[in-house]
Amino acid sequence: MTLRRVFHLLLRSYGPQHWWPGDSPFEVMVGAILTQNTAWGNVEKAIHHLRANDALSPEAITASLPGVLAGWIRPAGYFNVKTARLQNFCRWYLAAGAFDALQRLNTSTLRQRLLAVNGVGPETADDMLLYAFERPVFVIDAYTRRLLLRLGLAHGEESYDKLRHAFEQQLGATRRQVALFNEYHALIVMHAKVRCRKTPLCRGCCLLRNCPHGRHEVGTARGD
DNA sequence: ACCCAGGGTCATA
DNA sequence: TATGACCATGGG
Repeated sequence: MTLRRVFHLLLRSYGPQHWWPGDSPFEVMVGAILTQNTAWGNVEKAIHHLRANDALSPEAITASLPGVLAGWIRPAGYFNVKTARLQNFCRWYLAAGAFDALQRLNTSTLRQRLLAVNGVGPETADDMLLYAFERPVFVIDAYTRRLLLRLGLAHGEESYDKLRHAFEQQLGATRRQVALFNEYHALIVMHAKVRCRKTPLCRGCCLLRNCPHGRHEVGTARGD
Protein backbone atom coordinates (compact mmCIF):
# COMPACT_ATOMS: atom_id res chain seq x y z
CA MET A 1 0.00 0.00 0.00
CA THR A 2 1.60 3.24 -1.14
CA LEU A 3 0.72 6.73 0.02
CA ARG A 4 -0.39 7.51 -3.51
CA ARG A 5 -2.80 4.58 -3.51
CA VAL A 6 -4.17 5.58 -0.09
CA PHE A 7 -4.96 8.99 -1.56
CA HIS A 8 -6.84 7.56 -4.52
CA LEU A 9 -8.84 5.24 -2.29
CA LEU A 10 -9.83 8.14 -0.05
CA LEU A 11 -10.70 10.33 -3.03
CA ARG A 12 -12.79 7.57 -4.55
CA SER A 13 -14.64 7.11 -1.26
CA TYR A 14 -15.35 10.72 -0.36
CA GLY A 15 -14.71 12.94 -3.36
CA PRO A 16 -12.99 16.36 -3.34
CA GLN A 17 -13.28 18.22 -0.03
CA HIS A 18 -12.50 21.78 -1.15
CA TRP A 19 -10.57 22.96 1.92
CA TRP A 20 -9.79 25.37 3.59
CA PRO A 21 -13.08 27.11 4.32
CA GLY A 22 -11.81 30.68 4.69
CA ASP A 23 -12.30 33.87 2.75
CA SER A 24 -8.73 35.10 3.03
CA PRO A 25 -5.27 33.79 3.91
CA PHE A 26 -5.40 35.70 7.18
CA GLU A 27 -8.72 34.10 8.09
CA VAL A 28 -7.19 30.71 7.37
CA MET A 29 -4.37 31.47 9.78
CA VAL A 30 -6.77 32.58 12.50
CA GLY A 31 -8.71 29.37 11.95
CA ALA A 32 -5.53 27.32 12.19
CA ILE A 33 -4.89 28.67 15.70
CA LEU A 34 -8.49 28.45 16.83
CA THR A 35 -8.91 24.85 15.68
CA GLN A 36 -6.09 23.51 17.84
CA ASN A 37 -7.57 20.42 19.50
CA THR A 38 -11.03 21.80 18.75
CA ALA A 39 -13.96 20.79 16.54
CA TRP A 40 -14.24 22.97 13.45
CA GLY A 41 -17.89 23.79 14.10
CA ASN A 42 -16.89 25.64 17.26
CA VAL A 43 -14.21 27.52 15.36
CA GLU A 44 -16.77 28.71 12.82
CA LYS A 45 -18.84 30.24 15.59
CA ALA A 46 -15.80 32.06 16.96
CA ILE A 47 -14.82 33.38 13.52
CA HIS A 48 -18.39 34.50 12.94
CA HIS A 49 -18.24 36.54 16.16
CA LEU A 50 -14.96 38.11 15.06
CA ARG A 51 -16.40 39.08 11.69
CA ALA A 52 -19.60 40.43 13.22
CA ASN A 53 -17.47 42.71 15.39
CA ASP A 54 -15.15 43.79 12.57
CA ALA A 55 -12.34 42.04 14.42
CA LEU A 56 -11.17 39.68 11.70
CA SER A 57 -7.99 41.58 10.98
CA PRO A 58 -4.55 41.58 12.61
CA GLU A 59 -4.96 45.26 13.53
CA ALA A 60 -8.28 44.70 15.28
CA ILE A 61 -7.09 41.60 17.07
CA THR A 62 -3.97 43.26 18.46
CA ALA A 63 -6.00 46.31 19.46
CA SER A 64 -8.67 44.31 21.30
CA LEU A 65 -8.86 44.03 25.05
CA PRO A 66 -7.99 40.43 25.96
CA GLY A 67 -11.19 39.99 27.90
CA VAL A 68 -13.29 41.20 24.98
CA LEU A 69 -11.45 39.05 22.43
CA ALA A 70 -11.80 36.04 24.71
CA GLY A 71 -15.54 36.60 24.77
CA TRP A 72 -15.72 36.55 20.97
CA ILE A 73 -13.73 33.35 20.54
CA ARG A 74 -15.28 31.62 23.53
CA PRO A 75 -17.02 28.83 21.57
CA ALA A 76 -13.64 27.63 20.27
CA GLY A 77 -12.56 26.61 23.76
CA TYR A 78 -9.27 27.37 25.57
CA PHE A 79 -10.30 30.98 25.04
CA ASN A 80 -7.73 32.52 27.39
CA VAL A 81 -4.88 30.56 25.83
CA LYS A 82 -6.07 31.25 22.30
CA THR A 83 -6.59 34.94 22.99
CA ALA A 84 -2.94 35.24 23.93
CA ARG A 85 -1.90 33.14 20.94
CA LEU A 86 -3.98 35.14 18.46
CA GLN A 87 -2.69 38.47 19.74
CA ASN A 88 0.86 37.21 19.89
CA PHE A 89 0.62 35.84 16.34
CA CYS A 90 -0.94 39.04 14.99
CA ARG A 91 1.73 41.24 16.56
CA TRP A 92 4.36 39.10 14.86
CA TYR A 93 2.42 39.09 11.59
CA LEU A 94 2.20 42.88 11.46
CA ALA A 95 5.81 43.36 12.55
CA ALA A 96 6.89 40.97 9.79
CA GLY A 97 5.11 43.08 7.17
CA ALA A 98 1.89 41.06 6.83
CA PHE A 99 1.06 38.55 4.12
CA ASP A 100 2.89 39.92 1.09
CA ALA A 101 6.20 40.25 2.90
CA LEU A 102 5.94 36.76 4.36
CA GLN A 103 4.93 35.28 1.02
CA ARG A 104 8.25 36.40 -0.44
CA LEU A 105 10.19 34.14 1.96
CA ASN A 106 11.16 30.67 0.88
CA THR A 107 9.19 27.82 2.44
CA SER A 108 11.92 26.61 4.77
CA THR A 109 12.56 30.07 6.18
CA LEU A 110 8.88 30.86 6.50
CA ARG A 111 8.28 27.59 8.35
CA GLN A 112 11.03 28.42 10.84
CA ARG A 113 9.63 31.90 11.37
CA LEU A 114 6.16 30.52 12.01
CA LEU A 115 7.44 27.89 14.44
CA ALA A 116 9.26 30.60 16.39
CA VAL A 117 5.93 32.23 17.22
CA ASN A 118 4.66 31.17 20.64
CA GLY A 119 1.45 29.25 20.15
CA VAL A 120 2.29 28.01 16.66
CA GLY A 121 3.47 24.40 16.63
CA PRO A 122 4.25 22.06 13.71
CA GLU A 123 0.69 21.32 12.64
CA THR A 124 -0.53 24.90 12.95
CA ALA A 125 2.49 26.16 11.01
CA ASP A 126 1.93 23.59 8.27
CA ASP A 127 -1.79 24.39 8.09
CA MET A 128 -0.78 27.99 7.43
CA LEU A 129 1.93 27.06 4.95
CA LEU A 130 -0.33 24.77 2.92
CA TYR A 131 -3.71 26.45 3.15
CA ALA A 132 -2.78 30.14 3.44
CA PHE A 133 0.60 30.40 1.67
CA GLU A 134 -0.09 27.52 -0.73
CA ARG A 135 3.28 25.85 -0.17
CA PRO A 136 3.79 22.12 -0.83
CA VAL A 137 3.98 21.12 2.85
CA PHE A 138 2.15 18.04 4.11
CA VAL A 139 0.16 18.45 7.33
CA ILE A 140 0.50 15.64 9.88
CA ASP A 141 -2.20 15.37 12.51
CA ALA A 142 -3.41 12.73 14.96
CA TYR A 143 -5.66 11.24 12.27
CA THR A 144 -2.77 10.87 9.87
CA ARG A 145 -0.79 9.02 12.51
CA ARG A 146 -3.68 6.65 13.30
CA LEU A 147 -4.31 5.97 9.64
CA LEU A 148 -0.66 5.13 8.96
CA LEU A 149 -0.59 3.01 12.10
CA ARG A 150 -3.64 1.00 11.09
CA LEU A 151 -2.37 0.53 7.57
CA GLY A 152 0.90 -0.81 8.93
CA LEU A 153 2.80 2.07 7.33
CA ALA A 154 4.03 3.46 10.67
CA HIS A 155 4.90 2.13 14.09
CA GLY A 156 3.84 5.10 16.18
CA GLU A 157 7.28 6.29 17.25
CA GLU A 158 7.94 8.44 14.20
CA SER A 159 8.54 12.14 14.73
CA TYR A 160 6.31 14.75 13.13
CA ASP A 161 8.97 15.71 10.61
CA LYS A 162 9.77 12.13 9.70
CA LEU A 163 6.17 11.48 8.71
CA ARG A 164 5.94 14.82 6.91
CA HIS A 165 9.06 14.08 4.92
CA ALA A 166 7.74 10.62 4.05
CA PHE A 167 4.68 12.13 2.39
CA GLU A 168 6.65 14.89 0.70
CA GLN A 169 9.29 12.54 -0.69
CA GLN A 170 6.88 9.88 -1.91
CA LEU A 171 4.40 12.30 -3.41
CA GLY A 172 6.83 15.01 -4.44
CA ALA A 173 7.02 18.53 -3.01
CA THR A 174 6.85 20.95 -5.92
CA ARG A 175 4.19 23.58 -6.48
CA ARG A 176 2.16 21.05 -8.40
CA GLN A 177 1.63 19.07 -5.19
CA VAL A 178 -0.14 21.86 -3.33
CA ALA A 179 -3.59 20.83 -4.56
CA LEU A 180 -2.82 17.18 -3.84
CA PHE A 181 -1.62 17.87 -0.28
CA ASN A 182 -4.62 20.11 0.26
CA GLU A 183 -7.07 17.38 -0.70
CA TYR A 184 -5.14 14.58 0.99
CA HIS A 185 -5.13 16.11 4.45
CA ALA A 186 -8.79 17.11 4.10
CA LEU A 187 -9.70 13.57 3.03
CA ILE A 188 -7.93 12.06 6.05
CA VAL A 189 -9.98 14.31 8.33
CA MET A 190 -13.17 13.38 6.47
CA HIS A 191 -12.30 9.71 6.76
CA ALA A 192 -12.01 10.13 10.52
CA LYS A 193 -15.42 11.72 10.76
CA VAL A 194 -17.14 8.85 9.01
CA ARG A 195 -17.71 6.42 11.80
CA CYS A 196 -17.25 2.75 11.16
CA ARG A 197 -18.44 2.68 7.59
CA LYS A 198 -17.10 0.17 5.16
CA THR A 199 -14.70 1.91 2.86
CA PRO A 200 -11.80 0.38 0.93
CA LEU A 201 -9.33 1.85 3.40
CA CYS A 202 -10.67 1.42 6.86
CA ARG A 203 -12.42 -1.88 6.31
CA GLY A 204 -15.02 -0.99 8.86
CA CYS A 205 -12.76 0.85 11.26
CA CYS A 206 -12.90 4.52 12.03
CA LEU A 207 -10.13 6.71 13.35
CA LEU A 208 -11.55 7.58 16.77
CA ARG A 209 -9.12 7.19 19.61
CA ASN A 210 -11.04 4.37 21.23
CA CYS A 211 -12.50 2.77 18.17
CA PRO A 212 -12.77 -0.94 18.98
CA HIS A 213 -11.71 -1.71 15.44
CA GLY A 214 -8.50 0.21 15.89
CA ARG A 215 -6.70 -2.77 17.31
CA HIS A 216 -7.53 -4.95 14.34
CA GLU A 217 -4.86 -5.85 11.87
CA VAL A 218 -5.54 -4.38 8.49
CA GLY A 219 -4.57 -7.69 6.96
CA THR A 220 -3.04 -7.60 3.52
CA ALA A 221 -2.82 -3.82 3.39
CA ARG A 222 0.95 -3.79 3.68
CA GLY A 223 1.46 -6.16 0.80
CA ASP A 224 -0.97 -4.35 -1.43
C1' DA B 1 -22.36 10.64 32.10
C1' DC B 2 -18.77 9.89 28.88
C1' DC B 3 -15.75 10.65 24.77
C1' DC B 4 -13.97 13.50 21.45
C1' DA B 5 -12.26 17.56 18.74
C1' DG B 6 -8.37 19.71 12.16
C1' DG B 7 -2.50 21.07 19.46
C1' DG B 8 0.84 23.53 22.05
C1' DT B 9 3.31 25.15 26.09
C1' DC B 10 5.34 24.76 30.39
C1' DA B 11 7.08 22.58 34.65
C1' DT B 12 9.22 18.70 36.29
C1' DA B 13 12.65 14.56 36.62
C1' DT C 1 14.31 14.12 26.17
C1' DA C 2 10.34 12.58 27.86
C1' DT C 3 6.17 12.37 30.17
C1' DG C 4 2.20 14.94 32.63
C1' DA C 5 -0.71 18.84 33.67
C1' DC C 6 -3.13 22.26 31.80
C1' DC C 7 -6.15 24.79 28.83
C1' DA C 8 -12.39 24.73 28.04
C1' DT C 9 -16.42 24.81 24.89
C1' DG C 10 -19.90 22.11 22.43
C1' DG C 11 -21.73 17.99 19.83
C1' DG C 12 -22.68 13.06 19.66
